[in-house]
Amino acid sequence: MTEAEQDRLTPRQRAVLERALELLVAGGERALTTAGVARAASCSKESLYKWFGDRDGLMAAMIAYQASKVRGFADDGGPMDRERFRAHLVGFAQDLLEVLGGDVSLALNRLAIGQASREKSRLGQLLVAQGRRRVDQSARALLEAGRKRGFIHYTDADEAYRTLYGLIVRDLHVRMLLGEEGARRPEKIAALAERAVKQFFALYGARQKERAETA
Amino acid sequence: MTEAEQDRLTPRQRAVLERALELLVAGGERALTTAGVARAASCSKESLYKWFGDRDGLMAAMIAYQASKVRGFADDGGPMDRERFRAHLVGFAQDLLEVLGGDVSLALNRLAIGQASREKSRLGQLLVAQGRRRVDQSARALLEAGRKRGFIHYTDADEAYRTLYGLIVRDLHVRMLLGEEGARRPEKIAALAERAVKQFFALYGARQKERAETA
DNA sequence: CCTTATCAGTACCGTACGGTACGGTTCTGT
DNA sequence: ACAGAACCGTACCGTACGGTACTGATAAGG
Repeated sequence: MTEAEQDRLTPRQRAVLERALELLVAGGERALTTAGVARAASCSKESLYKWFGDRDGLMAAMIAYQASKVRGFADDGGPMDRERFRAHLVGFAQDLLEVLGGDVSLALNRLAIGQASREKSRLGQLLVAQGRRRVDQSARALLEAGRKRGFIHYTDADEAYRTLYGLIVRDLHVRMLLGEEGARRPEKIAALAERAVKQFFALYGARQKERAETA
Repeated sequence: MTEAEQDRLTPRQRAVLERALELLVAGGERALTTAGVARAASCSKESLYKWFGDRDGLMAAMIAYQASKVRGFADDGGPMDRERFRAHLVGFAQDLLEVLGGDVSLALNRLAIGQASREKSRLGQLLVAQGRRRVDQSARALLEAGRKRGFIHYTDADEAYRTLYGLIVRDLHVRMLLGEEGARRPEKIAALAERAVKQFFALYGARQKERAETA
C-alpha cells in the first residue's frame, strides 16, 4: 500500500484500523480475527473485505497506517553547537527506545515476525521496514549534520548509524518481543540513552576517530 | 521441562522432535500441526499426546531439546595473553552471530515471539531465555577472565557484556527475524566480529576505561 | 501358543476461522 | 421524494486444526 493509497483512507477506515490495532495489542495475532475486528469496530465483515481485500490486506493496512503515524525527527537546520548535537542524539535514543517499547510497535513487530516464514505476504516485513526507514533516515541526517560540523567523524555513515543503534538498543528489542518483563523499563530510558550516546562519542567523537574506523 | 526430564527423552522421541523442528523451520508455526508432525515422524498423534501432553508441550519440548544442544564456549583456563583474549572475543562474536542466524534458532525465536502475547504458555519465552543463558554466562566468564588479567576494565559486568552484545548484533537479529534478505550474510560474519571486538576494546580496553564507565 | 503392552494409522468430533451472501437500514445525490 | 450506493448485522459454508477413540499390527514375556 503506497502513501497515496494511505491518504485515501476514510476516517471510518482509520477508526477500524485503530480498533484492529487495539485487538492485536490486547491479544496478539490470534485475537485478530475478521469477525472480532468487525464486532469491535462495529462494521460488517463485508465492509472489511471490500476495503482491505482479505485478512492479509487488513494486516498490511494496519502496518502502513501505524507507520504513517511514526514521524521522523526533523533537523531544524539551525545553529547547533556540540552540546546541542549531543542533546539531539540523546533525544533520538530516547525516542527510539520509547517507540520500540511501545505496545503497538511490539505487537506489529510480533505480527510481522510471525508472518516472515510464509512465502506469501512478505508485505508485512517490508512495511515494517518502511516504518523503520523514517526513523533511520532522520537519524542518518542528524549524524551527517554532526559530521559536517566536525563533532564526530566517520567514513561510512551506515556503519556509524548501525553502531549507534546497537549501543542504544542492544538486545532490548528482542527481549521485549519475547515478552521478558525486565526488558521494558520506561524509567530507565533516560539513563540508557545517556550511556549509549557517551559510548558513541567515545567511538566516533572527532578526537578518537582513528580508533573506531581503522580496520 | 527440566534438564532431568530432558535426559529422559527416548531416541524415538528425540527423532520426533528433530522432525518437528524441520517442519517448523520449513514452514513456520502454521506448518507445525499435530497431524503434520505425526505424519512426518511416522508416529501416531496419540503417541504425541502421550509423550508431550498437548501442542504447547510439544513446542516446549522442542525448545528445550534445541537449547540442550547449544553448548557454551568453555574457558580453558590456560595461560592467555592479550592477543589470545582478543581472539577468544572474536570467536565468541562469530559463534554468536552464527547461532542467532541459524535456521533453527530463527524459527524457534519466531515461535516464542509469536507465543509471547498469549498469557498462558509463557514457557516458550522462558526456555529460550534458558538457551540464551548458556551463551551469556560463558561470555561473562570470558570477560571476567580478561578483566582479571588486566586486558579490559569495567565495574559492571552486565553492562560490559550487554555493550559487547549490542556492538556485535546491532539490529541484525531483529532484521533476520523479520526475514530481511540482506541481514543474513554468513560471509560477513568474520568482519562483523572483528569490528565489534575492536570497538569493544576502544570502550573497555584498560587504557580507555574512564571514557566508557564514568557517567 | 497365549497374553499384554506399545504404537502406527485412521476415523471421528467439536470448534473456530476465513470468506461470501443476503436482508434491512441509513445516507447521498438529484 | 426517489433511486442508488454504502453499510451493518447475521446467517451460512467450507476447511482446517486440536484432541480423542478405535483398530490392527508387532513384539516381548511367560
